[in-house]
Amino acid sequence: MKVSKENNKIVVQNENDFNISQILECGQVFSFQKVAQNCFCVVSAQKFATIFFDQHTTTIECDDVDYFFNYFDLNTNYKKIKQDLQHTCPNFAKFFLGGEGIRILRQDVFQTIISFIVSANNNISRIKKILFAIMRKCSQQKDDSVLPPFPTREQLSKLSKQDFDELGCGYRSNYLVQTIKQLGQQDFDVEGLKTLSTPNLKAKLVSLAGVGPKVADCILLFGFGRTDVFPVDTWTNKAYSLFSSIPRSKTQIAKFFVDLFGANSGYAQQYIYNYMLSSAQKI
DNA sequence: GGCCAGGCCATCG
DNA sequence: CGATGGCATGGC
Repeated sequence: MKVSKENNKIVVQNENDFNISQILECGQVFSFQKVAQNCFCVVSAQKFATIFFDQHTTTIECDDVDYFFNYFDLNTNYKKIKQDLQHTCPNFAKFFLGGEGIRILRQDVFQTIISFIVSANNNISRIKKILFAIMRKCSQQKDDSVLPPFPTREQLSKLSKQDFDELGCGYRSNYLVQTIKQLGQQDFDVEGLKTLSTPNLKAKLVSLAGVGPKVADCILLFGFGRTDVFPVDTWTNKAYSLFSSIPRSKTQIAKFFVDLFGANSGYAQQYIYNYMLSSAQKI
């Protein structure tokens, strides 16, 4: 894979380790839109990228090249990760089917927290719908042709439980109001949290309303770039039976996978999740 | 129309 | 502790 940085764009010559459709549509991010057959728009916090692609080349147009270079995890060698995964687990190759070009996005922490609180016991198309409703509600502009930015904590702190209800959040409305308040307290400075160990950071995250062990793992992985976690949802829960016949709880399954894949757990999880979801779609 | 979704939380043993 | 039921809403 060849990557080049220019003034206002990043150009990726795809080999097998970068497929923009797979990256965006594998359920790790919800604030994006496919605006044409060969074009996506992505919103990360208050930054935007427009991505054009064909079979061989992906062009990421944006104002902040360094930000999106990191966002798309372009410093990480996915060829080596995939080799390591197959070394750990000799029959891992099947999990790459239809998702070989997936990468783990390094997303904005606040946006990731809000997004995955909304994701709980919810389906992907409705998660996207709710998040865009929240984004539009905060952005004033009624022009649907322009993507709204993701609101800041201060903007969201002005919304009430009723507002979130009207946007379709259901019983997550209370969680959102509470967590947005909690994130305003001094002891929840996101920058300071980045120095914590993964277990200590997870303990902090679980203290937020609407954040349990699974949502916390998603925030750790997609927001804080901690790859030594393995979020267990309904799909990866089912996938466990492909690895062991010993009955285990969800917590124990997460530990089983982290013991198996170590620092590559987060990557392994995303390939497995994508495989389970897409193969269920086919049947 | 019924089952399910990137689960969490309060409650109970 | 671990297990269980309730929960808003809409996609399919």
